[in-house]
Amino acid sequence: MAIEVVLADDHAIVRQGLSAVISQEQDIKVIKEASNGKEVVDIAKNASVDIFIIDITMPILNGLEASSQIMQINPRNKVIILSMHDNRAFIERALSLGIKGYVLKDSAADEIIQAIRVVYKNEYFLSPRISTFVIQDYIDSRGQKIGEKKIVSLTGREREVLQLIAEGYINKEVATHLKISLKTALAHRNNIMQKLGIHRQADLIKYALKEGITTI
Amino acid sequence: MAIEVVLADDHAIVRQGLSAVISQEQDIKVIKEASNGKEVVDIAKNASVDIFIIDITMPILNGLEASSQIMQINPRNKVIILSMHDNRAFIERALSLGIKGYVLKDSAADEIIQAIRVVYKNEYFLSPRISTFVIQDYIDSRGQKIGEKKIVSLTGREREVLQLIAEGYINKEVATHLKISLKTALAHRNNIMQKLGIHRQADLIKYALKEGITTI
DNA sequence: TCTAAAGTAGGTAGTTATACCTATTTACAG
DNA sequence: CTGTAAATAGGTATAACTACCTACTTTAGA
Repeated sequence: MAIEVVLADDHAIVRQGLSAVISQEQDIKVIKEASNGKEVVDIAKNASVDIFIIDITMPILNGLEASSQIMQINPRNKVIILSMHDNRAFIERALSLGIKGYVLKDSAADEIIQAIRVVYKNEYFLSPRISTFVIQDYIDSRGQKIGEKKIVSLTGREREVLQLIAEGYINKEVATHLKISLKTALAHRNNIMQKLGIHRQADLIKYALKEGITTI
Repeated sequence: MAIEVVLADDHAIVRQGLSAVISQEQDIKVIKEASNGKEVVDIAKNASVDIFIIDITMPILNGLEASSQIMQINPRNKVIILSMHDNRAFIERALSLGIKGYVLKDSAADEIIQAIRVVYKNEYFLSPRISTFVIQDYIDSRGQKIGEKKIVSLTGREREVLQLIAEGYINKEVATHLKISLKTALAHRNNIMQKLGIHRQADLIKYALKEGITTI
């Protein structure tokens, strides 16, 4: 019986293209498609699916949050993340959620096919560029290096603040929105910047977009 | 003989997916692919191509600039723009370049097939959402409305400045980069913001990203 | 239960951005 | 040839951001 996959991507053309590529394989079948995070979570609740292929950047509920909920529904659910970017922080988050597949959009289409087959067997598949630095981090953490690996993890509140900033709110508005003082909003902002090694608003916004914390 | 098309998109998976969709049609053939604007311009210089399908958001040379150069090489070249956003300003620019096809990525895959066939016959194909407001604008411009239609068109220099801002340069650096005074850089920035009705850096950056003026 | 992390909030300085002005030179279209 | 748009550049004032401080309270984990 074929491996039954669900595709989630907000762009219909991308989704159908991917579907066309996958359909060329006899052992894989696209049984459902979703155009946002909420839809794919609903599918996870109501259908039996072998593998979820989820794009990071989606409206309403981004790919990461959707994956998180899907893993909560059943930790044995298998998810492959499709992403435009090879950002360390995001990969860590995905892996810590128990996601086993992470494929970059700029890799060849047959990588996604490979990923489906590998993840189906409950093994990891990461695009080469990703696995390279996951392995590198592993090596570094084993070694005697005391060097401060800037492994970034924002707190929940920090992510909330960052999202508002990236959506165009100024600090004053962030504070109002979260019902905290301006000084607190600034403190969060400064902590975020320090953690990320970012010094400019522009980079902050781009980071948030890259991470799928917010969408354009 | 089949319609020979070239695909330009920086994401290989998207490109191959699209290629798979197109390949299902007997009368259309993907003869070449490009992963950035420069590559597709090079193809335009050296090969005979019926239709160029170009994604807006691409590194090195964005889809719009690439299209502009392709139209300069031969004004009879046929280009279809693939875009994530239905932004008025960008569509105007595309149309004024002589581009006859504009397809949104969130539309169905067969729209691109339709677009190829229609544009091949030297007619216009715009995704419905696009054509709606192109027509609306036409109607408005015919009517007696004196209302200030905020039809936005940035000048070349303004686009340069905006790109640098969106890439994370502060005004001082923009000035250095373009070898102009800080005051001039500021003047351009203010003009851009006024034209776009934007008052915050965050929105400026998001605008640039949306328009494909720069990439994340 | 104790402690570390997270969340809260304030102070102070210096830098950068925003929003108005005005004005000159260059290039191009009517 | 002549006006208009574009590109250049300066002035001034206010708002927002960045980068340091310190310090208290709450929360969750060892």
